[in-house]
Amino acid sequence: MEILRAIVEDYVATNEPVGSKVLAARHGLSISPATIRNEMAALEDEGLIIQPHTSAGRIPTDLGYRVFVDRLSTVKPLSAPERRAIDKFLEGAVDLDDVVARTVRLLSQVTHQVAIVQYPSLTRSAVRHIEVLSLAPNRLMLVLIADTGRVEQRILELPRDMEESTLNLLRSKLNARSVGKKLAALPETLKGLEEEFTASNATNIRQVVGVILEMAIERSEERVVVSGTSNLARHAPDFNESVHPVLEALEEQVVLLRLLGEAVDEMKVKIGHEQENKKLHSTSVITTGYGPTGDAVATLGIIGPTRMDYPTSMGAVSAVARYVSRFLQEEI
Amino acid sequence: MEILRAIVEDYVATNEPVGSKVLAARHGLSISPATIRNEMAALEDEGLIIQPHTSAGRIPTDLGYRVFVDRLSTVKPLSAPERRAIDKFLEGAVDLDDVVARTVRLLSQVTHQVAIVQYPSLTRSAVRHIEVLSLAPNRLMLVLIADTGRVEQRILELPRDMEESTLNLLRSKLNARSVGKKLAALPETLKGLEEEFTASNATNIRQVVGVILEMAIERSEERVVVSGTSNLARHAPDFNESVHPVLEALEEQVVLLRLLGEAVDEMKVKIGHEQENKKLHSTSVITTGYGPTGDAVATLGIIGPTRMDYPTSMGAVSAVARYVSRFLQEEI
DNA sequence: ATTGGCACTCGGGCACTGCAAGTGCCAAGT
DNA sequence: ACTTGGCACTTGCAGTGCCCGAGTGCCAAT
Repeated sequence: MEILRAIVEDYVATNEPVGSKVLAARHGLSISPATIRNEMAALEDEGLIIQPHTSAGRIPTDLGYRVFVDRLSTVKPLSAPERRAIDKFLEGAVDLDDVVARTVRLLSQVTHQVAIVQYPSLTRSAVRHIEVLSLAPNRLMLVLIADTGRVEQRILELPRDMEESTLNLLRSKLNARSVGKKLAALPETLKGLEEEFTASNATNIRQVVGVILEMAIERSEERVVVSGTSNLARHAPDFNESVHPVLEALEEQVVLLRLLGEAVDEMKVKIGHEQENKKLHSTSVITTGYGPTGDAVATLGIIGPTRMDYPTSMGAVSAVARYVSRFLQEEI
Repeated sequence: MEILRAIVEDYVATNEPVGSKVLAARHGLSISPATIRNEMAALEDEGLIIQPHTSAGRIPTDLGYRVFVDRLSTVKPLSAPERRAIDKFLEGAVDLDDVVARTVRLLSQVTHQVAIVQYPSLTRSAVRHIEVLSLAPNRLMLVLIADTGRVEQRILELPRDMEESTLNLLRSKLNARSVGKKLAALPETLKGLEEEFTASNATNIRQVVGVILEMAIERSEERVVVSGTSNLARHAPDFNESVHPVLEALEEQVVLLRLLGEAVDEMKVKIGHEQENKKLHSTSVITTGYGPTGDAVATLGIIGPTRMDYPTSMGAVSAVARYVSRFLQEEI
């Protein structure tokens, strides 16, 4: 195991297959190259390392990295200046868009990898306010404001005109019922609302409720922001063929969302072929949940070559998630 | 000139330096290779073409492309199916974010290049509604809705608590003054608003007005969306060194904004070294203005290798700009 | 279990060669 | 004055053969 760690660390640092001699020399292992060779043969039998060609050193396999991450490494905390930089970077954010934009940029700069940040999920957050504006007698604008600071808005064509008084009633009833409730609970919360209005208004109200539910659910967890793709090019030789498939994958929202997965608190690492998406077989992904309440309502993370400095990267991801969570809690 | 056109077209199609023989064979020129050689020598003297090494064919220089674009080519219109596809693609858009997102995606798919779209400028659009919400006695949320469908929102900490009645008064006065006015006119429009309130509220009101002006002006023309970066990798061999500097440049908002420049109606083409930014010396940019009123309020365009099919790309850029302008006019 | 020794393998760098593509120039033809 | 065919020349590139070094596996000894 000690040898596996040394191989991973050396290979990550040098990007060259590591042989028994240099391993004995460079690391403080007080054993001879021959012993290392024997152990290496064993590690290779277990599928943790391979040699790219017969007369070359060994490099870790995906499985090797897996073992390294699970059992041989500890997350490396950020340095004090780095932590200060994070604080500074987030400080000036003016709204949620801005926070997310700054976070993704920050994360890619700190890790020198591609950063991915999901917008805080609406369904797990709660309603702060629903605003109903009349643009014309038969045109409404609905604005849904969540306690994460996120705003959804939609314009709506009504089947028949709506009077000012009805509109006001609707606004107050909507807010009375839903403010403070989870977005996920909205279908339940708004059920039967039209019965509190006159029959002539019922279809209008149903329409409005329908749109609100759409805003709450359908477009919710949909938005993902990516930054630092130029880092891919810097690591280009690490990718089997070219960076093309990876860039392609990063452009598909669906892929990104699947990548980030369900928002959970603990940090997740997916290495190479552990990924379902074939285009990402030469990459690793580190993700973790974040959210203003301490519970994870969204996910952020990085994607880079499998040959990556896992301890440092994991430290950075976790630190950024912590800082942005705290920032969201305080500021929004 | 006929020969220069043939060289450009052939080189764009094959990505191989074009020699005198193939040129005589592939194109319908009824002249011998020897004549072409003589002419080529002349073109080279004028700096329109070069040979990468002594025993190779010729390729166009930036200047060669320039002449080709200015004098030898006509913009190639899209095919009918392509036009239908554009319509279809834009059809389902629900709000401005969505329109912009779809447009940039569309443009990158049609041209197979990197697409860049700037958000329609706020300062030229008008106020549809300003909403003021109380989150706590000393915390407000301001929402500014423009007639382009764009929404800006900001949370604001007040120096002292504000009463419900003051809030309502503020809301109605704000809207009475500003609805329908151009965002650019807001500083004028809201001037002296605090004088209509009691002295104890004046600082609060000033604060609110300040934030609204910020929302209207500072962040306005700032947002740019990029799509199709994977196309860079597809054209990778075209770029002098690697795609890295180009990707880097594309990540800097400032660079992108300078690239798009002032929104003007006519189409602009910048080829290779005509660009100020060194990182983009191996790329060409095609931009054009667009906007709901017919006047250009923002710019969109593509960026790709200098070796690009200019007539087709220019056709696509111009068509997409026309379609999205019309769509904005009708729908929003 | 560890170590030194040794024979073996194989990829990469280097020099060399031949080939094909393309040019420039010249002299002859229209 | 322009065009054309011919020819000698250049040069990158692919293919070949060769050597070297890094690294291995295995064995016998400690």
